[in-house]
Amino acid sequence: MDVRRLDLLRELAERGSVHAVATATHRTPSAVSQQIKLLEREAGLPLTERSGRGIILTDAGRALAASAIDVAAAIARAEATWDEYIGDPTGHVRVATFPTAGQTFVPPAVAALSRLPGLTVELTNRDADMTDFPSLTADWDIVIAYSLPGQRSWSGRGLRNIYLLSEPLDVVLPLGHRLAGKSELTPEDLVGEPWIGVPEEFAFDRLLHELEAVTHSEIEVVQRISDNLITEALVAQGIGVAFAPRFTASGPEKGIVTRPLTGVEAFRHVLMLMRPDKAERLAVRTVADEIRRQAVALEASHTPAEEPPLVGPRWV
Amino acid sequence: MDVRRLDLLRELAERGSVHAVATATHRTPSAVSQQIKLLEREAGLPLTERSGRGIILTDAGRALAASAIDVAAAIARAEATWDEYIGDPTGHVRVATFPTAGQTFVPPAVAALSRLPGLTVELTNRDADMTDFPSLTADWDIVIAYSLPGQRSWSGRGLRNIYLLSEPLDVVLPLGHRLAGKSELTPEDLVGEPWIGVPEEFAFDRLLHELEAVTHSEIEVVQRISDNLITEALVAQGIGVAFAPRFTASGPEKGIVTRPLTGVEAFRHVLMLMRPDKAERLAVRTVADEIRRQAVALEASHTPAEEPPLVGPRWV
DNA sequence: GCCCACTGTGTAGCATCGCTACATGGATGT
DNA sequence: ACATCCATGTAGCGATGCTACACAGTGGGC
Repeated sequence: MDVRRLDLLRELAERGSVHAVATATHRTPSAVSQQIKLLEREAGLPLTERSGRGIILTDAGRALAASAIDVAAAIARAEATWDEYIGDPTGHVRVATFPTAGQTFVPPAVAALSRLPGLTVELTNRDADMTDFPSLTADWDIVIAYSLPGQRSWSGRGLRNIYLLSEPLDVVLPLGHRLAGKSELTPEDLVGEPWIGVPEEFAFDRLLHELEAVTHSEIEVVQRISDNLITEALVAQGIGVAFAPRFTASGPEKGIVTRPLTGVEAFRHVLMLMRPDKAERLAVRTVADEIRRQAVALEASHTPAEEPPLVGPRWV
Repeated sequence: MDVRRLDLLRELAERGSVHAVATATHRTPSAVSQQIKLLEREAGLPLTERSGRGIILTDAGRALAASAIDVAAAIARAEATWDEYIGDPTGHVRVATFPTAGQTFVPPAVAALSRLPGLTVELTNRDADMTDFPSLTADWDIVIAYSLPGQRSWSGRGLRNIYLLSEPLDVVLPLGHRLAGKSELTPEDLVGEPWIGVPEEFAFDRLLHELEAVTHSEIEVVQRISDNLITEALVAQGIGVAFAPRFTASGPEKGIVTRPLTGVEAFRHVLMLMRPDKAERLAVRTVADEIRRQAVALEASHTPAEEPPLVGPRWV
């Protein structure tokens, strides 16, 4: 069975249509269809079946696509070994990030990497809701994602994921707020306050539900905003309080203060998601290592000095 | 880098000449040479250099060939997964064996496997000296090899090896010999006896050297014979004593008796050697599993009943 | 129910690839 | 000096992977 046809089958499993695979691999749908037909002949079993306007994989097709992942990873690993041998981590690496990472540890990583000749990093920013991160790995070599405690950690779908850091989510208050004098808040402190929330499909929303559960009271969400700066501006105007990631929240210069919250697990994990074969590319590993180094440094700079920086990945 | 060209480079690393690779892969030397040239262009470094009438691999060539092994193994693993999925272990498996294995556990394995439609086993017999076993793996999917204690166990050269059994090497005496009344012998018992030995490059020869070291006396080797049956015939005529593998030695009907020897490590390990990628093929695994099953059964039938048969491979 | 859009597939044709046949050159053995 | 062996380059050919295009089936909108 031809390795390139196996790759096309794997893309078909991931992307769902011949048309999408053709676009992603710079071919025409006819070429993809012919190659899948050839693979079916080599395999001796149907790998796809018609379904509405499109096709879906049969059980056999999914099984074969699953085994093709290891092949692709082994080839990438061999190429990475070769690139290491010749001392050449060149290549183009595409990184998708969300705002906090995009404002904090990613820029210094990109700056450091720009000194390596031949290695280029292409960034895009996303503020996807939780279900989108894994899908981004089809087109992005590294996807910087986050998850909240109690959520599944994207370990399914055969993706490699590498823990980066944990970032607390603080409560943002306007200057002069009655709670601004406290050094940290409890859920009971917040009963009765109006909230600037997030769209319901965002993960932060469940934190508000946890507050409701802990305090046995209902929270009033007066606005639902996805942009952090708009949220901060609304809080500064006294329209409500909000959650904000600790590492990027603004300060008194913007009319707000932030306070840590006890009593609920108000933090998120930040991690990188990658397809296993892409993870093996030397260029991708080089970028991932630098991103992790900068994330460890960022987390260290926000914690007591006696706490040693993290070393090595924590697989989740 | 094209997987098929990587395979050719790996064969070149193993077989040493373009001509040999061409023969083994059913191509002309010109085709192999052209494909290696293309691979050099893809890699961006010379992979070979002229050496006399032939070529040798550069350091870069060897490094790339080494990393190609994992690719080949991953592809074979994926194909094996697929063959398992469709319930089809068919294929042609070539097995090289030496006489003891060829007379004992291999025939029942081949008999059992002959019931599987589509799976064929081709045997050859070898009585190679010790340095030849690994080279056989280029052309034979499974090589049944042996090694004596204190020797390296073929774990180099990136080959998969699977322990089968340990076979004692007994002393063969003519009927009526003065030592035939003893149930087991010590090295001291054998001082002064003439020996039917083996060619010096055979591993058994070092057992005689161990006897000399233990007894502080010199052994007289009156004949050097590689064929066990000739050796037994000579012993029966009283020309000397000899070592013989326990599981195939003849008995009193041929004019000889065998006795175990204490005081030296008179046994050999029997194992299977395979190239890692060939080891992953489902057909090869099926044959290897059956051979191992029969070897375990053989060893069990020659040991006290209370000792349970071995389960699972012991990687050496 | 009809029309349009979307998706997948089959066919013809073409550029590229992988190979063989053959010629050539260099090294080694006699 | 000549024969043999091995590797490589070139010309040519069959096979391969692809595109352009036509066609068919399905689903959505009106």
